[in-house]
Amino acid sequence: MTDDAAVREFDGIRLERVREHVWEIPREGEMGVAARVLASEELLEQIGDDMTLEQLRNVTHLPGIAEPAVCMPDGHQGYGFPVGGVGAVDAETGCISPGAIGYDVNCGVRMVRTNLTYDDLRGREAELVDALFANIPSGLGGGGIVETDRDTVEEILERGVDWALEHGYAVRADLEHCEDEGRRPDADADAVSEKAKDRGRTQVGSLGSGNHFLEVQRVTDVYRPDVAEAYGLEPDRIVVLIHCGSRGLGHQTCNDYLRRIETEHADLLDELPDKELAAAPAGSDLAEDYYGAMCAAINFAWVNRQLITHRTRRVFERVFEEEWETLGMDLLYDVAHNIGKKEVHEVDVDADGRPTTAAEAVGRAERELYVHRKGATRAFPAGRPEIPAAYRDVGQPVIIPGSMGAGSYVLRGGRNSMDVAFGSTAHGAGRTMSRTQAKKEFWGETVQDELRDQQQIHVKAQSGATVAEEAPGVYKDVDEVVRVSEALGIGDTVARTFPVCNIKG
DNA sequence: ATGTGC
Repeated sequence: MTDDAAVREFDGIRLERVREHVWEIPREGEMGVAARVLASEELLEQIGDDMTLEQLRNVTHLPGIAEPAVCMPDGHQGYGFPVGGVGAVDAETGCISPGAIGYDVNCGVRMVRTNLTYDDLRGREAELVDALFANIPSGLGGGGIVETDRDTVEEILERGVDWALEHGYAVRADLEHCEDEGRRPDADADAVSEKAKDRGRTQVGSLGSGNHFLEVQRVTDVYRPDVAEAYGLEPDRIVVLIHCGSRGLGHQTCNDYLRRIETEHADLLDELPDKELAAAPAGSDLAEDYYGAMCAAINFAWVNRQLITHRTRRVFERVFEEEWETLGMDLLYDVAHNIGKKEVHEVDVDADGRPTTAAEAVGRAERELYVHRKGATRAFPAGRPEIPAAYRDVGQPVIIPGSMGAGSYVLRGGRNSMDVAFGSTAHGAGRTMSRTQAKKEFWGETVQDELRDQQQIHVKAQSGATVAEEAPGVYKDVDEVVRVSEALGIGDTVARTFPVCNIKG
């Protein structure tokens, strides 16, 4: 029997079909382990179109990597490491790589629910989008909801959303509905450069630019009513999605450590197939410093999204003339999709108890790993202690934003996520063309007019160029990405939303 | 993503 669909090749990289939606680059040559792509045939064609597969293969060269390196269905090429990649690396004998987490540390999404229905909002979209745009800082450069000093930035870096709670920008329930309760205890503000802190000083509570946005949406579909009920979602309900990260502070931190790693660990760099994968060996001072600084930037991003939430509640109070508590504007969940974290996972191990390939393993054991998720979302299944108590029986909420002309999804962590993808699923639609190409194909104002006239979506942006760069047409089909997640059982669809108002840089 | 380069 021959099966033509069993093998695919892109630029000399061969993938074998393991089962539906699972493609493997078998270990060969210098690869430490095998790599896997989680995709339908259609999405695999898109993934094979740029450098993603080569980058994924390179990831398997990282010392201490556990099997397999994973590429999500929305994967595309990134700086050294695919956006949509998961690399789990032994935290004792392996390494940590800033490029495998991304420049925008703790880029992520949070969803705020409301008691409003679409009818409550119809006819007032322009008023709401103007009020949001006027009150929530966006675009490149400085200007945040609070302008603060160096010492306060340090407190934010160390304490995360706990700082926001103390200063009246959060309620306790906000912390409880955030990944890690909005605070990474491993944060080390001393490991963040003065330059990074200075950039952060004027950016606490700001959206930024690029694909970052705040979007008012309506729930259009509910697929798992029991889970949706636990999450407080019903058809026709209005929700708010906030997508942003750690701004210049996270970017500066990533850059600082990439430069230090290149000079202080040139030996490891020489062994890697791509300079952009630069990594600090586990246990080195630099690995510890980077982990502490990266965790601090994670906290900064959570405070950033919290302050935007606070201001959003104020705007809704003014527009709808009710208290935000009465409007039911509770945080549903906040989840990162660019993050590196020490987590314990069961992996194949050799006689010394270190991660190895399935073929060479003498057994399986729990190991502490640096799980690098870059454009990938934690998706822990029901029962895990890391999940907020209110959701523990149904699974962790996963939020997957689509483009501004398409739906977004709420999923819940699937029962297979731990076995298939180190407790992860996809993070979005994924680009299909460069920003430069997008600006040739689209004109911002035309995109805005069409969205408003054809789909009743009201978009307001600082820059027309940004709207062109983020036009719906430059993104993959988010429905297809989510379908693969569902089919693999790594993230199960709970509800779908559709845009009403969108503000962006 | 990003005071839109190293």
